[in-house]
Amino acid sequence: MKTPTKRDEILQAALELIAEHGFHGAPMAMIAEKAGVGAGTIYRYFETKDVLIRQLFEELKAKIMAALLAGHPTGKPARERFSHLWKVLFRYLVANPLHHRYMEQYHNSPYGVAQHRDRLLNKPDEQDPIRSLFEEGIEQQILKDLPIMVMFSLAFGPLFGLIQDQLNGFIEMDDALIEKTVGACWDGLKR
Amino acid sequence: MKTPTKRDEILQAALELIAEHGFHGAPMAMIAEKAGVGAGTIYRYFETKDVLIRQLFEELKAKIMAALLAGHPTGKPARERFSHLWKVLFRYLVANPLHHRYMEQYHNSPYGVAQHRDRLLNKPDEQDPIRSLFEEGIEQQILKDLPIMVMFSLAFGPLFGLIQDQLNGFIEMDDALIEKTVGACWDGLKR
DNA sequence: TTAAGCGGAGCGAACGTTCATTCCAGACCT
DNA sequence: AGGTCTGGAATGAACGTTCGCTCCGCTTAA
Repeated sequence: MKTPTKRDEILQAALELIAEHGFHGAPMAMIAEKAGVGAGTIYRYFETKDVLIRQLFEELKAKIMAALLAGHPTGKPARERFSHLWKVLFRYLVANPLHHRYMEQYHNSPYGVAQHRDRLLNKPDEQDPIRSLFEEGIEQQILKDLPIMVMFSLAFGPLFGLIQDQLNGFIEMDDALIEKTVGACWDGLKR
Repeated sequence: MKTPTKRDEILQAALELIAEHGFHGAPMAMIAEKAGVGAGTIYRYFETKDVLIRQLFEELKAKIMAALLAGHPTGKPARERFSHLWKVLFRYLVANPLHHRYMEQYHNSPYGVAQHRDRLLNKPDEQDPIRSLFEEGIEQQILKDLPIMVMFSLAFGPLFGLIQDQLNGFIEMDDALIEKTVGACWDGLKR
């Protein structure tokens, strides 16, 4: 890691402020101050606040996807791949609470719906290990025959809720409990 | 239903605007206009915008809890009670999309965290059919022995995700699919 | 080798807009 | 009449964005 560029400093400051205080608790002036740049400088890198928010989302999404893909046991049984994906995602979000909180904020907002709509109606993301896991599993009759979207909610709905609880300090998920929880999610999915 | 009081009109207008456009897309002036009252009138009923937002949350929470309690098959087997709770909640939120969207907004916001913290640290809500269902089920070894909070996420995490998808028009959950999905959630929970 | 010129990055005061909240003149009861 | 309630203009604070200036590294000319 070299010295971050000003663009990076701005994105990082925006991430911290928005994740912690919401879109409205993060005025451009405050982002600028935290990033150590002038207010006008932000506009050299991002046309508007909206663009800044959207680009930050794209960067975080890419990082998360990279984490999911790294070390993915392609070719191994579905159960094992599922367990890996779930645990990697869980650990990533716990290790990067700001990422989680930002994504969460983004999702419940005008931005999020358009985003989600595009994700579904456009090409199905060539490299999506989750989707292909579900499709294979259904085809091989390992998994229940439910719409992909239902499968996704069954598998990861609990995850997002638990991340939130853990970040808020309401529960401490150790490795054993994570393992049991992955198992429970799988029980919901499997035929 | 009598003619609604001004207070009710204000709450209803706030619900519609906030659910649809977020906290920031719902200026007091707009709420006043939609409610058919003067801007100043709102302040006769609610000290600040924050108070209005919080009281609206409390009202919605009470309505949802009432729906959960109505017709609840107390004394029937855990599996049946679970199915009832899940379906009632699902149908309620689909039938009242504004309620769902408002609650969702509220939860991911400074308000939400404090709320959640209180809910846990204070008294456990004497009349909570969900919590008691889980506690009994675990004791009778019908359910997996997991923390209540994990049980809750396993059971209702998928529900909230699916509601969102349904409200956004990404999926259409008919009765058969709802039934299958409740079954899948139960499979995750049961021992 | 130096000096002048150039251009783009950076800054932050200033602008116009939007918002929550206040205030008070009138309307509406009793 | 006296008291309470109502509406919406007025207020002041906060925000996103703009703009003209400064600064600095590089090129060019002598």
